[in-house]
Amino acid sequence: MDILKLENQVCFPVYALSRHITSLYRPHLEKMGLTYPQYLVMLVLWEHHQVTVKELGKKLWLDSGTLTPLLKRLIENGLVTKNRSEVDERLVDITITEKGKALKEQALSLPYTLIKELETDEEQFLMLKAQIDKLLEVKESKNI
Amino acid sequence: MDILKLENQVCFPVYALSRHITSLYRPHLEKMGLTYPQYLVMLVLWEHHQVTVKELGKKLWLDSGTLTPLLKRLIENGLVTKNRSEVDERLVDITITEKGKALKEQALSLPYTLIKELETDEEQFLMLKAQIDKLLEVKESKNI
DNA sequence: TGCTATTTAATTGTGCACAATTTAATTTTA
DNA sequence: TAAAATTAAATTGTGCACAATTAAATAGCA
Repeated sequence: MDILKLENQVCFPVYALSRHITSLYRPHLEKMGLTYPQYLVMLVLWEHHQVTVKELGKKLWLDSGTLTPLLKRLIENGLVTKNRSEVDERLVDITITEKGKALKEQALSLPYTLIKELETDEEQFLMLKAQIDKLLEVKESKNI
Repeated sequence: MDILKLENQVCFPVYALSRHITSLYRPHLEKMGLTYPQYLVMLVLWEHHQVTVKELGKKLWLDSGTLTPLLKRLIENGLVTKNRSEVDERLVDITITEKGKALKEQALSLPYTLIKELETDEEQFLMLKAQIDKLLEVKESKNI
């Protein structure tokens, strides 16, 4: 087997699937005025209400070079606000606004829509998640 | 279960794994003067020697907006050449150079290195590939 | 044959990703 | 406690991705 043949690659399908999923999300997120990475930030904020940029970066594995301009756009759209932490002025708190909270309603159906559009089922999807999570555990454990 | 919790997402791990894999490739590819998407183009050319931009786009699921500037950089690095097809002048042929072919030697060990760095084994890796390929089949079938 | 529709790349503009550096705040330690 | 080290976010610069538009070539058809 030629290990350098594109069809024998494993990393390429992961890369292709990631972009494919993003493209399936795009038309739905567009209606909400969000990009996929912005949606991930909103997922965190729907769950936690307020987080620091550092915590966001840890959860999403993104650095300030990506997050700072992304958050700037969320602020411009009125979905979040930004304040230097009073406890530690190195930290920046990101807080969800009422407008940001309201978006959650529209997002609730998204996961089901995506499973349907990928023409898969929840069981297969969860198996895939388990396999990928296992691969990511190694990285996670090295990041503590 | 809160389907909008980050930890319950399936699409996020795919996105995270894709970026993680790219970051594992990066230091190795850097020695070869390649980025990960450029490496994918080289994979195709190591296999096929000459392809059109259209064929590249179909294989890698990328459009000319991505490929044109990427190929420009491969040309500048002397790895490929570019010529309008004589048969159909809408098409552009990309041909690998001797310098480009020579790079293949350095790339041969990459897949094994990656499996090792992901701390997984070939069997688990192939299972993951099978699952992802299945999800991508749907898209593939719609693209014919 | 000539006109219309389609196809292919290139171009333009927006938004990530991420390396490397900078600035400011806090922690550690001599 | 003052200097050095570390940490967090912002900044700068490069390279994807991709939507939308443009320009040129070819195909299809009346």
